[in-house]
Amino acid sequence: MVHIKDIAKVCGVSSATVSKALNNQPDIGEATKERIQAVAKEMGYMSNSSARALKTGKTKNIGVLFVDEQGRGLSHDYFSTMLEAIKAQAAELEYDITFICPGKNMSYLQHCYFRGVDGVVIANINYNDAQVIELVSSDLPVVVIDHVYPQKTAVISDNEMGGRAVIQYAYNMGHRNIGLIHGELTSVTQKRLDAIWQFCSEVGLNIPKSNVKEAKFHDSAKTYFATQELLRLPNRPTCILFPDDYSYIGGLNAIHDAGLSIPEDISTIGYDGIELSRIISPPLVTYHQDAKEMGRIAIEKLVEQIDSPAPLKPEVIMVSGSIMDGGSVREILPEEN
Amino acid sequence: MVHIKDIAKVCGVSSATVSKALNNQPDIGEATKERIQAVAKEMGYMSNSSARALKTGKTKNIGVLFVDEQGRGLSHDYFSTMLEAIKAQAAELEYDITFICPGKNMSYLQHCYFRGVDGVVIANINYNDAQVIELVSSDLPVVVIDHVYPQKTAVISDNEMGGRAVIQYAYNMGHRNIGLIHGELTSVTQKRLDAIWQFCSEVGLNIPKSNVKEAKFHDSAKTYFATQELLRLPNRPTCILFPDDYSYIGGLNAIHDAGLSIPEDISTIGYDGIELSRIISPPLVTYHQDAKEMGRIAIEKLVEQIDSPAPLKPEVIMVSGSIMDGGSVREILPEEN
DNA sequence: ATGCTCAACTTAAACGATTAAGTAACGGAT
DNA sequence: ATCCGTTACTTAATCGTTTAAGTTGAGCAT
Repeated sequence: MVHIKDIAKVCGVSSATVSKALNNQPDIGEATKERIQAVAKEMGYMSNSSARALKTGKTKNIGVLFVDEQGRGLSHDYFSTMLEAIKAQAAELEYDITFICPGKNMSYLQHCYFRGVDGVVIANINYNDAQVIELVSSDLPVVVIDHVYPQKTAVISDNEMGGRAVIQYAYNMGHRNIGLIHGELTSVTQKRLDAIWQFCSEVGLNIPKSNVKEAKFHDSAKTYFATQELLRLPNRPTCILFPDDYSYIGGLNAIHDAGLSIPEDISTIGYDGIELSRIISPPLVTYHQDAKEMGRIAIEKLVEQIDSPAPLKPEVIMVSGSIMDGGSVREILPEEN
Repeated sequence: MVHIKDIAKVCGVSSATVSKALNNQPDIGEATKERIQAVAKEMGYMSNSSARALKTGKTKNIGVLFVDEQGRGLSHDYFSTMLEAIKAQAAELEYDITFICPGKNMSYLQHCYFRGVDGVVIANINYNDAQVIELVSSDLPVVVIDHVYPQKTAVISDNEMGGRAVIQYAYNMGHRNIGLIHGELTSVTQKRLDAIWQFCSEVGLNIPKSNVKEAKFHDSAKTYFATQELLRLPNRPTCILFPDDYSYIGGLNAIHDAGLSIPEDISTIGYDGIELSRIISPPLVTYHQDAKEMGRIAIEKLVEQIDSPAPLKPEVIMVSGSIMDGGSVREILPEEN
């Protein structure tokens, strides 16, 4: 391994000069700088992040707190896409990422201190967990995804827009008898539902209670049964809104098992816009949450905080998505209703 | 932030004593040790990994080289499952992981040196890439997944077993006219095909060339077309083997579009055993690759190498999978053939 | 010639831990 | 009483960088 000292020896200067030259400090002569940089490259020099971190107090490392409650956070497309984007944007800004995980005898915050991460991105977690609260209450720069803590910057998917978008799509396609299967009653679900009821009241659309079923995000079995119940209604909905694209597969199965076709007999709308929704047949009309953009922004904002000498004022950034079209919704003509 | 010095001051001992007490060194009195440990806990002490790494030369950090050629490595279930397992086992052994990624002006190896990772796990990558070769040729402990480099420990999914398992399943269910769609001709594909031909010659099964189509892993569109071609054959296969469960969705679409049912009209078999294969209808018969176990073993073996004073002799570890049953294959009675 | 400024370096301390080598005190053997 | 071996510490160096403060010599004005 080659160190600054080795370069200094070769170049006949002090290590301080080498360090400054490599960091492009202004008080080194242009000629010396170039010579040193050339020799460093030639010798294959790479700085030692531990030594640098020790001295500067900056690790160029970002902690990522991503806890998959069911142990499969990464296999959920929404989160894996976000993680990819986080990774990519961090790399772009020359940061590495470190997963903050439940250590044997370390809290999340202690793990952060141990590794000396410059900041943390928090997502997909139990936001009421004591350890998470401890972390959020610390002096570490933090950006939270899909949850708003007071005085902390948050990047959130616009669930109001999403809720409105899906119901509006169905409505605009002429559907007036709409079924609704939603996820467990988290704040996310609540936001989507609020927007849906809001839209209904605006246009005078009535969704009877019997048309609304609770299922669970990412759980196709639960959605299968909820769909079955909707299909058995005396006045069967012409269109069903699903909790998310993945659980929709359960709905799809229920519909096929009932001998019905999409969109001829019944229309369907998903949520998330994961890749799977593109390859199934027919492609699903769905609200695409821009997880990629959310991840990118989260890192961008976090690094802004890290780089800022004075604490920045927290922001809440809504990331809007958009409807992805597909063949799963049939237009209902006025005379059909 | 509290440091060893602070604890030393409070306990009235030197920092050396504190360090040794916390690291449970033998030359510290039992009483002192306990007192120091208590005070450290009380004060919320956490060691500084940079300082420790600088002195000891060990970072307790493992590099993970996981390059998604299409920018979606993490959304592929096989790899995201593996990554989860890598993360979990690393945490178990008190390591953190760092993604090694294509840096702006760093090779993979330089990235490793910069972060001082104690070892590297390599997976899902172009194994002929010059930078990967450079990394593998270095003195860093390395474990490679799904590829064998000379003199390096490898953890590989048993593709021969997998290939044999799927064809054997079809054969045992009475199928004699089998269609085969395989992925691009990588060494992985080659292994599976070899095992399939081997089985065929053993039992005297003939798969005509026209029954074999090349598609692409994880590409449902390519598989859609390949399936269509097989369905149009004058002597249509009674069972089709697919490259992987995900691309199978394309095959499923092609079969449905042709107005056929699974398994009544045609049987299907996948590969991978991803969660999706469980929730589609009918559940797919598939060969489950134990990605979780592979990830676990990779870290286990890597840490063995890291901990060993002398270089360990490289191993090649085959991880076997197993058939997951499903409803996608119909039994063909002898009189039907 | 003197003093001053400035550029271009060097010196040396520091970051927070670990650890080899040194030391003091004590108990037991002789 | 002396010596030896332990035990339980302390001292001080060190890991590889960074950086504040110091130094040197050149160039220039007076």
